[in-house]
Amino acid sequence: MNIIHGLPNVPITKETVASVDIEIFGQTKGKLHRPTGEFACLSIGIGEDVFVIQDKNDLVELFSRLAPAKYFVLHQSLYDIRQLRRWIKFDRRKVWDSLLVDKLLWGGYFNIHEFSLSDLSRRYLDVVLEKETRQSFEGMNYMSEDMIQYAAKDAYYTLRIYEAQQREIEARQYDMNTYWMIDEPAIWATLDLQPVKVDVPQWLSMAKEFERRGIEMEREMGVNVYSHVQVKEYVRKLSGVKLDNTAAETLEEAKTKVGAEIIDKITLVRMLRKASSTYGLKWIENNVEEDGLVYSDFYVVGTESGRMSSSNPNLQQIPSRRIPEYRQLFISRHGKMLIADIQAQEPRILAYLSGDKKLLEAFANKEDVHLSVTRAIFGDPDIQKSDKRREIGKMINLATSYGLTAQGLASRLNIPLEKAEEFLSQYFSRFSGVTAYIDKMRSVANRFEYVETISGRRVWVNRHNFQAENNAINSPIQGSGADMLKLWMTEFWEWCKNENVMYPVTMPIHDELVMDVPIELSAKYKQGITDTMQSAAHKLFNDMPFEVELHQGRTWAAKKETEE
DNA sequence: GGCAAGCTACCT
DNA sequence: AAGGTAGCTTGCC
Repeated sequence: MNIIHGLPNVPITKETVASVDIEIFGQTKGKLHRPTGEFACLSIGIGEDVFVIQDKNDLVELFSRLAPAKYFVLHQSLYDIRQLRRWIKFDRRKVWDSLLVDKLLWGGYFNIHEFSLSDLSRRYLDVVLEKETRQSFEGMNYMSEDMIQYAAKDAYYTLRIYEAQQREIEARQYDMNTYWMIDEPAIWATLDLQPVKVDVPQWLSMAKEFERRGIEMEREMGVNVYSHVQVKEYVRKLSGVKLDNTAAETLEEAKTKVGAEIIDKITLVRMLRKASSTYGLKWIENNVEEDGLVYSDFYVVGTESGRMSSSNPNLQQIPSRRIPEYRQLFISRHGKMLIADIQAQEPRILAYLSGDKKLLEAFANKEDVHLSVTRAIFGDPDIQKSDKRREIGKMINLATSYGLTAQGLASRLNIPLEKAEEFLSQYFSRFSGVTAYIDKMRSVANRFEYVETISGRRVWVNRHNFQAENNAINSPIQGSGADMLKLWMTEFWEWCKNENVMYPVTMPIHDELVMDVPIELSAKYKQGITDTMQSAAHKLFNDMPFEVELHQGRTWAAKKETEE
């Protein structure tokens, strides 16, 4: 490694691959999505050279010199690009994000949290990157010789990791379609996600009320409902029933023996505590910036199947079903919240991947697939949408992609095992294509140790893991859904650029895009979001029909409102 | 007191 | 029963 101070003085051609790594003084921990701190240096690795730039005024000249390069290699590029955008215009260019590439190569093989630069250095290069020097950037305002060494090393090893990944791709014959079609473009759409606004005063008063009720009830009961030790003791004392654990499901099952009143009370107080601890004052303090805006960290590849994830705060887990109140406090700042979700996305993907004739037919006829499955199971074509039995069909549709068993179904539907077995045998005889798909995925995983999503993302399946069979069935479905959402998001981002309108997406949530749009542009956005979903669906699933469901209203809860 | 594991709860 | 993130309690050093 040759460390050279200042701008690169080597020729940059369209074959050049340059690694880029930024270092920042005093970056606030846990807020990596909000670029703060002072510019420390930028290291650029080219071949064996590492150029270290300590003057941010050189950045414009630097990137103009680097412009012809083939790839910019960055590890977790979202971070560096967000920082760079504080000082220079940094538009879309070809980024080789060694973090995203590695998750593509090794999704399901390594723990999803073990893809840091030091993890990759250890795995590919047998090099241990020391952490101490990096931490020293926090309290510093000048570059010591050690720190320059450290910064240069990061860029140097990032480039070596790129080379190692190239060798891996070659040796294992990876098709990089997923990366260039899905993940890399999604970087740019993710960078431009908008903050979402919450109603802070209302939130605080609501959380306070939840807290008050929770404390009052807990005091009355004389038990800490978050302590499984105390809850077990409490239940035993009042009813004599000994519980193995105190999970909601277990409590629900024990209801007849213990008594509904006792169980309901525990469940309610737990909900109140959840509402006030996870989503109370601290949530606001930790996550809300001025004007009530929330900036979450969204990760382009957050799961082994390729789904995105969100943290600080996790906007993909804001209560919806049991505590709907919080979504009402995610409010529009431009006019209207517009929520677009893909109807029955995973069942459609299952239909496509399995080629099951009956399922495909149901979708082609625009049937309600949960109802169709219900009718098939009960052998009764007259069952209507309002019929309670539809829940069973819905459950089976969902469970199919998770690798359902009769036991699982019986416990979730609270029905006898024989009944569940009967439903499943009806289902599998009627939808024989699905049966064949399940068998095929199990044998593919067993033979190759990986399965693939529709775009070609490989998801490794460990034969020795007890979940192996279910992963084999689920990963292609869940992962193809993720492919589709990211492609949709990116196509919509491009559409907005072409139409010269603001990119209004605030939250990508697995099968749903939540937008905050000006009222006068609402119709235009609706058209754009629908068209781009159709385009993304067509690119991945040919003529398989998909449909967007649109909701709009003052708040994120518009999904549950009837407002037009 | 600090840290990791266990448990529970929230989402699609 | 698939994939996540987060907070509190418990157990151990």
